[in-house]
Amino acid sequence: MAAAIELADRDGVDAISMRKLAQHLGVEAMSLYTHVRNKSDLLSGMTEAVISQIPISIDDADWKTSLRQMALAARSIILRHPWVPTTVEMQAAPGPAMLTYANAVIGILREGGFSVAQAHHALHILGSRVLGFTRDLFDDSGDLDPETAAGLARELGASHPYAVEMALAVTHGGALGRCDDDAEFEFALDFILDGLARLQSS
Amino acid sequence: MAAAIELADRDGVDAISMRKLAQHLGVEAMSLYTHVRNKSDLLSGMTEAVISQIPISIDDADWKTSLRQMALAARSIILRHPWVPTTVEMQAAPGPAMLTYANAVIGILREGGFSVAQAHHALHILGSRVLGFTRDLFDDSGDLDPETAAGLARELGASHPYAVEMALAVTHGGALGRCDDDAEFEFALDFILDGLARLQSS
DNA sequence: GCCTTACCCTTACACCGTAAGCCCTACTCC
DNA sequence: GGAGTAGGGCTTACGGTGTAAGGGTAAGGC
Repeated sequence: MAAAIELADRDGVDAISMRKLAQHLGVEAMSLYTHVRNKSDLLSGMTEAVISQIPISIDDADWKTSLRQMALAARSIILRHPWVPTTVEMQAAPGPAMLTYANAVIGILREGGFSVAQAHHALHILGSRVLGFTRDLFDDSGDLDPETAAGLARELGASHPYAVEMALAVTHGGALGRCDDDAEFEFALDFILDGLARLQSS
Repeated sequence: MAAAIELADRDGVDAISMRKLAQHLGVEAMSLYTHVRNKSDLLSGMTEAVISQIPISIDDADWKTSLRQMALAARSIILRHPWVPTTVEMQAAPGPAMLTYANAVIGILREGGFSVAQAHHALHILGSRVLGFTRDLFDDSGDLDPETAAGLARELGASHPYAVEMALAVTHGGALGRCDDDAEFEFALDFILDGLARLQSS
């Protein structure tokens, strides 16, 4: 299992095949089937192993700070295993580790004064983003050099002015500096947490 | 292309292979390569074809209602092609249709008075969820029958009380009725749009 | 000593994406 | 009308995949 995680970290999750993993372990492919039922069983095992590393905050702080630190912890772990979002999405039913994690999140909300219905909504909203299990749809943190940027701007500027404006602003050297993923994540997180606070108090 | 989309709608995107698609068209597998460079080229073509169906709202309504109706339109289309989120995530660079869509969203925000920086944040927040390109992390709309529900509750109740409480509430016959995906989506959408409005006015 | 259990191996099958190369049809241009 | 050409289709083949079936072998319990 650990070997599989290491291999996925290094070569990406697509590179994981029974034969490759077996070779990595100095073993034949079919031998893996004594420890694992399927390939999908293998993947879900890997996923669970990573998720179970996320620390469940148990100090009785504010629900908001608890949730915040949990989300950041989840993200920091997942950043070390970039393939996890992919495998999480492939799973049909949540495994024990995932369940424990979800239970902790719901628990923080309930103890923080949210009703079941509110917590349910909150879970859906936090859903993908805050729990950290999501890739950004638009990866705009790329650092394209000025000349290709200029070329793109000339090409697309007429048809997609707004997109180009933003892309240029985000590009290194643009008005906003380059897009900082961490800062962006925290911004979105606080955005949602503040919204939840308002939802609760209304 | 249309045939591929139809096949994916029916059998799921995993069922799409060059040979299957070719057979579906009464043709040999390799013939497809005259129309398509790769399999991933095929998939991105399918994705683009679907995304380009999303109507870009051009009436000059409120930014909020514009965004709202665009998101709902996107969702309604994607509900008819459940495999799209998967293929969108597989794409490295956004194609023209995706770019047009993003440009429209950014345009609505900018015209609505958002600064570039604000619009950038908003895009990240709207990101996966609102644009509709996301599967729910926890699919709790399943309708499990009472006895298995009771069994689960007994089994997990001790270790995951909060999760069980919510699951029971959401299950058919529970306090909340069954989880209505559409309502949940709209709730999250309005939640975010309201947050954006506040972000703008502050 | 024996038997169970746990691990590993070999072989084989059906399927996948796709590189290389050939063939035929249909259209264009003189 | 005849020639040239390009484009769609076909066949074959290669190296990869997940995994079903079945056989071997060493350690631990009686």
